[in-house]
Amino acid sequence: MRIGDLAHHAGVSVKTIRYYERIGVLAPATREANGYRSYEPEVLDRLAFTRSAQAVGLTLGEIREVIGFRDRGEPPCAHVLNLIEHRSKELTARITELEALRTDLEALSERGRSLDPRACSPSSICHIIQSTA
Amino acid sequence: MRIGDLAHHAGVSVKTIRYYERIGVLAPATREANGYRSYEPEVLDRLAFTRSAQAVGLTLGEIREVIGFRDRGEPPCAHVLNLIEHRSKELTARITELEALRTDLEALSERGRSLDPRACSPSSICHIIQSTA
DNA sequence: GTAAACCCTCCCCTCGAGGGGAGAGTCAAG
DNA sequence: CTTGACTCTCCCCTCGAGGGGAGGGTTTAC
Repeated sequence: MRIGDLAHHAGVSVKTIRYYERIGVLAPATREANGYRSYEPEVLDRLAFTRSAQAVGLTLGEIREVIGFRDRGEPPCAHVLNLIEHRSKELTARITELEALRTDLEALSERGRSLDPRACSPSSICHIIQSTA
Repeated sequence: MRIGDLAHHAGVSVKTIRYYERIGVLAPATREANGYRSYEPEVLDRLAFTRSAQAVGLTLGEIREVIGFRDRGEPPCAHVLNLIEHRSKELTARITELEALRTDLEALSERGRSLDPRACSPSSICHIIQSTA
């Protein structure tokens, strides 16, 4: 299979496949006599995995590591579980941050609706937003 | 006031101030005879506003616009209110996304703890992560 | 008079995941 | 024999908010 077919079947671009090879998510493809990359159908599994893993928030760097375990013959499950739990904790922290920010924004929004624009002094740029520091 | 003093008082770096000038958040500073930038203390207000506005999630591009209103003599309040409400909605959408992702991750995490790594087949890379598509 | 501390402009680098396009080779069909 | 569709490598561009450093001028304090 050539790169264009692979890309088509996997639903990604040709550029993406070359990029994945470059950063090590895909092993260097074998080449035809003319230099064209040649792929076995199994590569589709990697691309499917990569897409699923990206969908749950893993980076290509992490995906490359996971694939590395597999290539060394070790089941990557334990590592994957760590990654997932770590990402889950990060996500929780991030959500907490964003919720705090949203609370602030809603307070500002209400404040903004109650303030008179004519009372907004130039030195503060806009009195809706003020330093909490 | 020179750039170093301004940076020190505002708690930002000299690089940051030059950058703000370059992208239009600060007006081009007047220069001393030797070419050094010279600042009036009022610039500190802008920097304070900028910092507060960044803290509630406005980008420098948006901040530049807000300051533009002020510089044209119009109270920017209505515009600021729009920005805040828009950002607030985006934030809500983003939080919803992240919560959905967290739900997925938690499901995967549980799944991962219940699956036997010895049953993980090489073709799937890792059976914890599977396409939902 | 000299050394440290400022200041200037200009250009490249970061991170993540690729996209755009140049310039050149290759291959299959009509 | 030529045209169009693939493919190759290589290099720059994106976004956001600056950081690092080169190479050079200036000021200030001792």
